[in-house]
Amino acid sequence: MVTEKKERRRILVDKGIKPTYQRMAILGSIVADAGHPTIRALHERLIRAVPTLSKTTLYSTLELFARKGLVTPLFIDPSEARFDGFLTPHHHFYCTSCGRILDIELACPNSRRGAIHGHRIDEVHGYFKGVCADCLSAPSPRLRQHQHKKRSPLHA
Amino acid sequence: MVTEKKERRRILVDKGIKPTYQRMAILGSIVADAGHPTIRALHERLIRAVPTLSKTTLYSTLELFARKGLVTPLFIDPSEARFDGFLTPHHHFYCTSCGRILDIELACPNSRRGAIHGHRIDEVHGYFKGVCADCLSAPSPRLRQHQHKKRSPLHA
DNA sequence: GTATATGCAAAGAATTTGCACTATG
DNA sequence: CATAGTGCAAATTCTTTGCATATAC
Repeated sequence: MVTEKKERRRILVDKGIKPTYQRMAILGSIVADAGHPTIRALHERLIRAVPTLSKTTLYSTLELFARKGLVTPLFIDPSEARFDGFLTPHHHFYCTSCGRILDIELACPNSRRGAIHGHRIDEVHGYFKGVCADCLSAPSPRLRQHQHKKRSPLHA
Repeated sequence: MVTEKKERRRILVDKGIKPTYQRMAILGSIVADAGHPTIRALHERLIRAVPTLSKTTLYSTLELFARKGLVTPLFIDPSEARFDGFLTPHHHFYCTSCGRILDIELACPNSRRGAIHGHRIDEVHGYFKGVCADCLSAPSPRLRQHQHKKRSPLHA
């Protein structure tokens, strides 16, 4: 957990969120994780510290955090939602081989627009899809690092 | 159906795809639809012409088309996959009010990159999320055009 | 004719909902 | 104490799979 307990409490209260034990733990876990964790991954990690934590609470809490602007849900990996706690605007790279999502810092002239053709813009999402450097240099598919369980054809 | 039957057959054969009755119909429907239809929408429309068409066939056919580069699956609307048959590079706008996905033509310096930091780039996806001009100008939420059935909190 | 495609039904998995219980202020 | 949060289990929905039938060449 990167963030201090007191600071996490302050962050939540500032946003008008009641700082429960679970929410403190979830906030700590998500800001500490640069890997864009899934609900499943967060749950697996957090039940060690909060054994009763349910996925229901994770869903409702992350939805609340997203509504308050503390996290951004990513739907890049189409098989499950991922959450980004790093709020500076940035792009992403999705590796179709290992399933990881990497942050990409990139100059993008379209990141600051407030409107286009009269449509109000609230969020800008940019991501690249391909094969990451690690997987490209892996000697054989069987030895690929970070191999992920892809569940489906469409969800390449 | 915009495309001629013979041309559709040629497109499929050129890609090494066996031109079945169903695939011809699906191809015709998707290139004719600029609205990024979902599997559900395609099915509802196509069973009028092909009453026996199953969703299983739609899934497998669209996955095949995607693999052959005839369509691009979009996972912008997180509740279901959408398909884009318009293959010139472009961005998208997702309206969180009505759920429509609009095409956005935009100069983007990052659309042509082949690699970043050693990662091989196969696809570039850019989209904006917000409220479209139609919904913004609608007098009241109840009267909003194109209202969509949003199924969930996270899937705002 | 033979390999491939289709379609039905059932399985699988992520997400949402109902409701009783619990913790926060 | 009263309100709001939590967690279990059941329900929902998109997507995938197994297998028997039908179609393309």
